[in-house]
Formats: sequence, structure tokens, C-alpha cells
Amino acid sequence: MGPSDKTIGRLSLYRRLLAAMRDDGASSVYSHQLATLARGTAAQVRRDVMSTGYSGSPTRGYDINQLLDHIGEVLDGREPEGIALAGVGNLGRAILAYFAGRAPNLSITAAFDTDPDKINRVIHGCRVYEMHDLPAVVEREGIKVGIIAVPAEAAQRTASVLISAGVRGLLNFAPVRLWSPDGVYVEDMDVAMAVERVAYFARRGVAEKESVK
Amino acid sequence: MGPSDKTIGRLSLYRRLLAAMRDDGASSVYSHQLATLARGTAAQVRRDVMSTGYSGSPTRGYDINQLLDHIGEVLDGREPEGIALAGVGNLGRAILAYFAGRAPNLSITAAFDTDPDKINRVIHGCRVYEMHDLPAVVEREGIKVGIIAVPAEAAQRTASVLISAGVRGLLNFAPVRLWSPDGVYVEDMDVAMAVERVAYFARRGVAEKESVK
DNA sequence: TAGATTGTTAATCGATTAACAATC
DNA sequence: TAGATTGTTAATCGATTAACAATC
Repeated sequence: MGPSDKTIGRLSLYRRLLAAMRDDGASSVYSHQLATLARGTAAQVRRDVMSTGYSGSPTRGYDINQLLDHIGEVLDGREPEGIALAGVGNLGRAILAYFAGRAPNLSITAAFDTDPDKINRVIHGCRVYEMHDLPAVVEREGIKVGIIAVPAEAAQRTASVLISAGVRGLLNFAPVRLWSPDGVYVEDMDVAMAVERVAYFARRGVAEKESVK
Repeated sequence: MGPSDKTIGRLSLYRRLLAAMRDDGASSVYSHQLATLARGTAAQVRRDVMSTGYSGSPTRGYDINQLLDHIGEVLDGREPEGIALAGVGNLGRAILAYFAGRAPNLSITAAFDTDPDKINRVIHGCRVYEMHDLPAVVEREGIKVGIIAVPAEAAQRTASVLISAGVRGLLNFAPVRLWSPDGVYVEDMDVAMAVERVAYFARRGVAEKESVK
């Protein structure tokens, strides 16, 4: 049945932590070291690593490069994938900057906006197309992942167009609930809701923090 | 022991959905209606609502206004709370725009940056202070929640300053793992990791989507 | 070897689900 | 009343934790 949502999220985090350790010159890591950084337990790290099919060594722990390879085999697709970004406002530009200069396996290959001043420009290495051309570009490039960074009132319309053009997964920054057909995965990144959670747990304080994990 | 992390997140979502329904003129809602919108089950909605101490009516379901009040009593603090925003780049401005014109119970009351062109300006209704003044302003206003929207290399330093100034909860947008002492709640909003998850599930397709929930 | 790690299995914990009685 | 809802309880499911044997 494949790894769960949580496992995928943790592997993604391990990859980031491992890459940072490798850049610092480390070549191997123990489960408890990774657990400390990931705010988890050593046993959980071992279980997650096992799910990738990689085995560490009792005396030397996990080889960072080999572990990165195995995590990549789980998380990454066979070939490089493009992402479509809808909306090049402040948020859209921040997202483009975020992805600029990262590993090319998963990168934003087309951005879309309605503002004539932005259309046909290249921002952070990504070409900005007219929103009207979205279906043609997405279909032509075979893009399967979309990011919604348009205003709330345009979010559902934009999502529907992306899905019609063949997109199978959406990351939604707009503070609205998107309707999507079966087979299309939607993940919401809702700043206001996240801030509410943070404020709640900040208020509750230490005693409750432990129970959150 | 108080509601769990997940419950808090769902209540936050219900509040948004209920507010939208109320704006559409609805006055009551049934558990299964709310469940459909929240992509959950009716039983789960009932359990969550029960945890707020509010009871619906068998024939009329939940009164939207009363339910909103009860959710507010769980999620909101006694008095209005301020938020400190560190970093007024593209992402910071997007966050400010996001919060502008929302309910004032939880709002960004102070923003900080190092760029002289931004300091002392008012952006989306929020005053931008010099980063150097952060401890004084945060302490003076009794701010307990911070948002990290600075570049990755400045994130830990900024977080430490916020925590020293009294902040007890952080929402971190920087793609680095922050160290924080016990009693300080940190939530990461990591765009790259979210995109990886979306790409993974987009690739896996329908069959797996159900198991994700 | 001794020791700290690894993978593996059994026990625990918690949340979700399903079934039921109570209510308007 | 009949019916669809509500709160409540028991059963199920899954993930996490703890304990152990295997490995270098």
C-alpha cells in the first residue's frame, strides 16, 4: 500500500537534514542523531529508513549518500518533473525564489499571471506566461503538479483549469476549500490556520507541548 | 489534557467553513454537511464539536453562530493578541496582505526588516520596524507569537532573538530546522517539502489518495 | 571480545469507526 | 408519530513504543 502520508513527510525532512550534514562534511549518521534533528525517536527513524529498503551498519550507522539515494528512489519520480505556478504576486515570487537554484528533479518550469507587466518576463529563472495560455503550456510540457498562488476568488477557477489540463496534484495557498475530483491530490498551505495553531499552543505553554509531538 | 493538535487544526478549518456558510446566509448546519466540506466524516465532526462543549439539536443540527462562538472560545485567547513578523520580503508582504482586513483577535502588529527602504513604512496596515528594535518592541507589546520570513541563513538568529524577547510560538517559513527551548512551540511551513509530498501523491494516483485522508 | 548499533517482534497507546440509545 | 439527527459507548484499526535478538 506504499508509505503513509506521514512517512513521506518525514523522509522529505530526513533528506533535507542529511543534505545539510553532508555539506558539513559528515559521511555517516546514527538513527538517534537524525532523530534529534527531526524531533522524533530513533526507533521511528529506523523504521522509516527500513521502509526505503536500505540497511545501515550496526557499527557505522547509515551512510549518508546511500541513504539519500534510497530516499530519493522513494520520493522522486523516474524523470525530472515540472511544476506550474499560478499567480506571480508577492507569494508567487517568494515561491519562485525558494525553488531557484535547487535540485532540478522537481522544479517550477512555468509560471502564469494575468498582469501584462509580468507576462513573458523571466523571474528567478522561470518564464511567466499569460494565464490564458495555461492549458496549452501545461499539456505541452506534461506538467502534473500545480501551485495555486492566486487571490482567493480566482483559486477554484484556476484549480479547475489546471486539473482539466492534466495536473494531478495541487498545493493550494489560497484560503479557500478547493473542490477536486477523485484522483487529484490537494494539499492546503493555510497561513491563517497555521498561525491559529501556533497561537493556541503558545498560549497553552510547555505542559501541552510534549503531548503534541 | 486539552484538544490534540489535529483537533485544533480541524476546529480552525470548521471556523473558516462556517464563516463562509454564514456569509452565504445559512443559519444552521448538519454534521455531514460540515464533514463533506472538511473532507472528513460526520462522526468526526460531531466528536470535534462535542469537545467544544456545544450541543446541536437533533432536528436542526448546529446553529452556526453558536458553534462559531464555541470554537472561538477554544481557539482564541481572552484578549486580542499581536504577532511579530520578521522579514518583509516578498513572502513577508504576502503574509501581511493575507492578514490585512481579517478579524482583529489575532493580527500582525509589528513587522521587522533590515532594509532601510522599508523601515518606518506602513505596509498593509502594519508598521515596519528596524530589526534591531525587535526585542524592545516585542517586549513592550507583549507579543507571544512570531512568524519567521527571513532568509534561511538568518532564521535561527532571528528565532533566538524572538524567543529571548518572550515569544512562545513560532511559525517558520525558512527551510531550516530551528532549535528552540522547551516551552516554545515551533511549526514549520516548508514549501519545498509540501511540493515533494504533492508530487509524490500526484504520481501515485487515485488508489493511494483514499488511504491518505 | 565488548559495546553500541541495527532489524524485528510483541505490547501499548490513541484515534477513528461502527453501533446504539436519546432527542426534537 | 416517524425520521434524521444528536451524544455516547464498544470495537476496530493503525501507529508508536518498548523489548529483544542479530550484527559489525
